[in-house]
Amino acid sequence: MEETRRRPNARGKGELLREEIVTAAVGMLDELADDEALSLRAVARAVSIAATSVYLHFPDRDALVLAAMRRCHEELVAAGDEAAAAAAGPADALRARILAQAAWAQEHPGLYKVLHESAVHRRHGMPFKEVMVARTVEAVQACMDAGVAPADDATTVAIDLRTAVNGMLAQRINEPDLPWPPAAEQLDRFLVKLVGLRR
Amino acid sequence: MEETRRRPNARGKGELLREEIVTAAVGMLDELADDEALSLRAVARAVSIAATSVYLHFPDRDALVLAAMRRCHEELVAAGDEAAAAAAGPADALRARILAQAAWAQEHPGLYKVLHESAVHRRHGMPFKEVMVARTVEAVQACMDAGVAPADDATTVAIDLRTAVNGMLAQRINEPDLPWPPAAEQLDRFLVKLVGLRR
DNA sequence: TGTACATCAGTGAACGCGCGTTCACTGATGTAC
DNA sequence: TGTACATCAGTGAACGCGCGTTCACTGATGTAC
Repeated sequence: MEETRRRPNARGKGELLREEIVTAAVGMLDELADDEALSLRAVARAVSIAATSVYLHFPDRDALVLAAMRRCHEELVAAGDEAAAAAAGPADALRARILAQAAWAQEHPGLYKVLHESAVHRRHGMPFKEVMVARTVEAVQACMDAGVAPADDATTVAIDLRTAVNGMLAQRINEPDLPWPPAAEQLDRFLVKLVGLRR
Repeated sequence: MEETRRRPNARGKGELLREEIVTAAVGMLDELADDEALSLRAVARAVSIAATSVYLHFPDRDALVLAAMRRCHEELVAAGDEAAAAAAGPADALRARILAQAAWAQEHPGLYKVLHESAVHRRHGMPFKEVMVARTVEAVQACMDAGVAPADDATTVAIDLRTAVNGMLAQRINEPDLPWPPAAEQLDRFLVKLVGLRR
């Protein structure tokens, strides 16, 4: 047990603590899989600071949770972007993007739940999540433009695809005991049947 | 505010209170949309009994939540069965069953969330939910047997369908602000594209 | 160079609250003799 | 028919706990004069 008083960060470096707090909150949210279960005091204990110090950086508990979710969303988008950039052609890019998201979700099931199912989301919304939706629509549109998917309304197709993929990821997390087929195979069926990709 | 002591149920009718408690819990869970947020004391207040009286019927809080979920599951299965029974032919029966579940989910979004996403589920599992899964597999198999859907592994197809449908219902609840297409249309696309029904 | 002072980063005690659960109890009703 | 007693349905006080948030404070460091 640390009992020493924290050595304050240097002047102008107060933001370092903010990042430490967010990092701790992200880790705990992944384990808890429920934003309501995260207590500000528990986060403070994890970082070895006084509970009140959290208020130096966040106006209240919800703001802390939202900051953690914002970071998760950025990671998720970045993982998708990287995977897509490394792919050869738009069909592969779409598939790679979604597989990257699926891998992230399977590594961080608790965070995925908080990001998509949490009560904080209900109370405040998470407008920053629009970026991820937009990326999927663009990727589907690119497939249609390149002729590897039949021309259609890209937004509708993207929504159907995201719906199925989200269902696939969420259900694997929420019902781990059902006999799930391999994620990549299920995704490929969705890409063929819902988007019309040929593979 | 009721301040009078509750008039005890007649001898042998203690179970009546149990049903009242479950009913209150179901109603509150629908509003809370989160099993962790339901407090045993709040349920007791809603029924106008002492908090301790809940222990006459349930060993602990989790048992109460599970009893509430069991009742919801029964309702959901019954709604599907009734709709299917009124349908003409297996394709219509499958569609009607799922539309009935979708209607139930849209009427009781909070309960749907607790049923599928809750922490209680994580802690104890809800084995009674197998019934609903089995019903979907049977309905898909019936379509294949009647030749209205191409023969395939009914379990795999049913899992894909449930995945997509669950994603559709969950996302509508969790992201109400996205521009969702009408549920019946989206479902019909899934039935055509994933199960192979012709309509 | 010295010193008063502002600023920054962080603390500790205290608040009032609702929670799950335990315990010993109450009071009406049915039953054995 | 009367009465002692068991049983059933439900109560009320108390426990210890962790929570979010507030408030006035501390102590080091940089800056103006």
